Amino acid sequence: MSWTDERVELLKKLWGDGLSASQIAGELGEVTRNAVIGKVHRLGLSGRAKTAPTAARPRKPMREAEPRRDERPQRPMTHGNTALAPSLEQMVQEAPAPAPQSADNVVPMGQRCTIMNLTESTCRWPMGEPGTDGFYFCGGKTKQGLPYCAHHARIAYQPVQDRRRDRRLAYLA
DNA sequence: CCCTGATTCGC
DNA sequence: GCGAATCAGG
Repeated sequence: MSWTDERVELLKKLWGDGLSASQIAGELGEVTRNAVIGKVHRLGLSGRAKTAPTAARPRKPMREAEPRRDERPQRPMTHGNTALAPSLEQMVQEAPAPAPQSADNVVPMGQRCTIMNLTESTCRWPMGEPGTDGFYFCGGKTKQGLPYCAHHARIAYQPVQDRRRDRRLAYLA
């Protein structure tokens, strides 16, 4: 497959919409994100409004001097939190994971999902007792292809992690 | 480790 | 022109 006019148009559109290169590659199919990035550059439309709608990059300060507002927060914030809940994720790493669906029913109301609200990008981790009133799905933003958010994905895939996550994009579809 | 875009360079 | 490999970064 090559860069037909149609594919280039779609690329421009999606790139303009702020989708990441990998997302666009997934949309187009049969190309890698590298191909997309390479094409984007050759087309000369690299720069764009920062912050993709979905994945990482909550912000990119790009400022030279520190505002030095007040004291730094206690959390070191080691790496860029690409998911949704930075401090939460850190807590997960530092503390032993609690029971999957019992203990931590601490999902923001606005994030919770029912079977109706679930989408491709909402965490399907069940919360509470299925069939009962308090049952709902996590609803967080999923970690790329996975059905769960970063938090629940860690829990879900903890015991058996030997299996390589199939990282290939769409070019084998 | 997950991800992001940027760049290089052989094809 | 193309894109894998690599680089730099959150």
